[in-house]
Amino acid sequence: MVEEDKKNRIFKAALNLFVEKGIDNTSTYLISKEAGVATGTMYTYFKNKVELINELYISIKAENLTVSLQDLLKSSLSYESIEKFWIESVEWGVNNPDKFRFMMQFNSSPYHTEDTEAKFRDFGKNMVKLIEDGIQNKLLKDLPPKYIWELFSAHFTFTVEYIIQTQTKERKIFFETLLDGIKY
Amino acid sequence: MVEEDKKNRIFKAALNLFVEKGIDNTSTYLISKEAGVATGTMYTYFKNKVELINELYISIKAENLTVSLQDLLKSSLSYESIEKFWIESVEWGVNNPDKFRFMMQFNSSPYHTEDTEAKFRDFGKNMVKLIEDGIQNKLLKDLPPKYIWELFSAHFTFTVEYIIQTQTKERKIFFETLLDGIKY
Amino acid sequence: MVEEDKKNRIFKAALNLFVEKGIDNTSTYLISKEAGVATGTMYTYFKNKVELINELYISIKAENLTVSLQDLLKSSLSYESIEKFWIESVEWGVNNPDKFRFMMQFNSSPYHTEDTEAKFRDFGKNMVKLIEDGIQNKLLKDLPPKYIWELFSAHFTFTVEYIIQTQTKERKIFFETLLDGIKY
Amino acid sequence: MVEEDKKNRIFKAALNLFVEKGIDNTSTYLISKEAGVATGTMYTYFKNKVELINELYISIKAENLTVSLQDLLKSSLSYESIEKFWIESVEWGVNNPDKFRFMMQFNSSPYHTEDTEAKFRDFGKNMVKLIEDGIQNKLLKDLPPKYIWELFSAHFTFTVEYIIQTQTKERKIFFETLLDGIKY
DNA sequence: CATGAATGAGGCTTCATTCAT
DNA sequence: TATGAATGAAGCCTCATTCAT
Repeated sequence: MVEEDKKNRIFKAALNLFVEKGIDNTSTYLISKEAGVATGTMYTYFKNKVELINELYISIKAENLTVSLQDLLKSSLSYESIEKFWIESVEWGVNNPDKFRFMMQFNSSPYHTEDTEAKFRDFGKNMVKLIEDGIQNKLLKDLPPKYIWELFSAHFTFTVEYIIQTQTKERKIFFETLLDGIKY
Repeated sequence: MVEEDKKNRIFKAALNLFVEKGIDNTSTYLISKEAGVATGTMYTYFKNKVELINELYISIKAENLTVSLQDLLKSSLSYESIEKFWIESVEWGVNNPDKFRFMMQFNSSPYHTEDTEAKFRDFGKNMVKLIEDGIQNKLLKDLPPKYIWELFSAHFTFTVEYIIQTQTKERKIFFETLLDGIKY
Repeated sequence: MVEEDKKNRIFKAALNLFVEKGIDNTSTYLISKEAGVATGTMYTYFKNKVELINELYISIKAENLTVSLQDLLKSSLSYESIEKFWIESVEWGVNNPDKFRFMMQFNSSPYHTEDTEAKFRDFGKNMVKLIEDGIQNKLLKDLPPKYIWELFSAHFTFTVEYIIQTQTKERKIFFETLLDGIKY
Repeated sequence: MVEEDKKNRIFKAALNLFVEKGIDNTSTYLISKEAGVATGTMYTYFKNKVELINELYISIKAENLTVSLQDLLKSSLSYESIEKFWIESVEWGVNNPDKFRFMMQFNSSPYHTEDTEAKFRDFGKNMVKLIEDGIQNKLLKDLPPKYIWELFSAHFTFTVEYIIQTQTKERKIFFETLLDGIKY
């Protein structure tokens, strides 16, 4: 009778500690203690620390994408749908600062392998396609679609961090620094 | 000359290894070996590993700023001077990918303390002041100056990474995604 | 029938793995998996791993002795009866290389306690008595009977290993290197 | 300034403990403690535990061979030279019971790889050649030379163990059980 | 009897740092 | 200054064993 709960407790403990102390400065012992399980228990749920880190990332990124993605892919692209997507994404980040920051940390860590990112390949491709359409329809500047997509991501990331730190309620004016930069 | 060399050899070895394997996966032993010095020698130049990391960061960031800063602070703010600054910064990053990437890695690491960042506080303040002027002179949108400054940094960072990866020769069109986003 | 089977499946799994990977490199988990039972199940049949090892040894050694012993103890000692015993023993080893090798491994392991060996004390005593008779009857050299018995064992052991490795069909010429060494 | 002494202390501690408790039941911590060094020190001298085990074996086996080998290979083969070699070998084993027993333990352990044994390949080949000569000169029975050589080894091994246990002073009569078994 | 998740002691190894030379 | 052998705390992980179901 697996306490599915336990895996979640490990996830939560790891997330807290990774954000607080950094991934490499968080020992498996500390994670176990924080999760209220024995050291060995972690290894019932994860093959090793690296796999825990990656599974944590994957689960968070999946959550992140699920939250704000549905609408965008269904509707046709418009400034409004882009804004909605951007704002929902930002809101998710602001409301989940630990998850957000862990993703950032993970992205610039050696744990961020092609292998893991491959799981989200399709999503990226879809975004690029959407952007290509936007360019053809003269919604967006004629730039490399991949550049636009990565600018979008970078702008999103930085804005979330800014909002978390300043606790500002503004959203729309920030979005416009992105949109004005890329719209046709 | 032969000997002052040693500190630099340690810096270079550390930089290479940090970028290649990550800071936490690089042992001081490995740095020493790569630098061609004894393990103990590192400790005549740096109090410990953390200090080496921070000094390396400081020296690189200083170089980065020095390169492109002079002109900007002297001239009055204009779209041209902003562009010049941005492009020179980007060029530095593209030409020094290891240094650039180490800075990124450092920024999202637990070694990135207030203490170290304080060394560049003045620079940031100057930039914010410049931006405030820009806002007053209706060159830039009326946004929090700190937001604009951090957007600038984020945009710069992401663009360098993009250029390194794609090896594109484009610059101006990328800059315009920034400028169009923030100009009045 | 279905269930008594389980103890045997554990025995077989353990035997295979012990020979393949060594006793200490075989975890109880692996044995369970290979036997197709749960980890806990092992402990309903054996008090612990050490006891499993010893019971396995005892069952194999008993089988080994049973096979070739009957005749020898009944007949009066002669070169022919010795040869028959030796050859039957060798044949058993050659046909049961895993069992044979596990016994060797067990003998030079810390699990090989007096306690376990005591179970076969009687057998050894009988052999020594037989040999004493052989010496008195001028069949065998006047050497310490225990020496002869242990030489017999060592010679048997080494020959089995040699035959397993070389796959030779020879038997008698090998036996003669033993008999010529000890006969009167 | 390497204390070459220290490597020897580790060797001796390991040897004692391996014989007393078995290789796999001896922790690196225990070896360090017994050797009077820090846990990490072992790793200055040996890459890991497996390498320590193998180097220990190699050094002991080399010593063993060196002791008794010189004469045999120089003189022409005769019953006397064989006897001399056998007795000197036995004497070495009896006088170095721990080294002897460690070699036995190593031989039937998973650490005994082809790789390590390859170091002594030449020696084995020389012995086989010598035996081939002995067969041609009708000193020895016409058996596979490798069989004779391995019988020699097994006989030697078992006899040393017997002498250690019984503390007997006999030698020659034991040798004769070997020689009578293989001489022409 | 059987299960297998959970336990936590203990094993091997790394590595930042020190210090005698 | 420079060296590098030595240190030992601390990290990751395994595994024999237990126990609630």
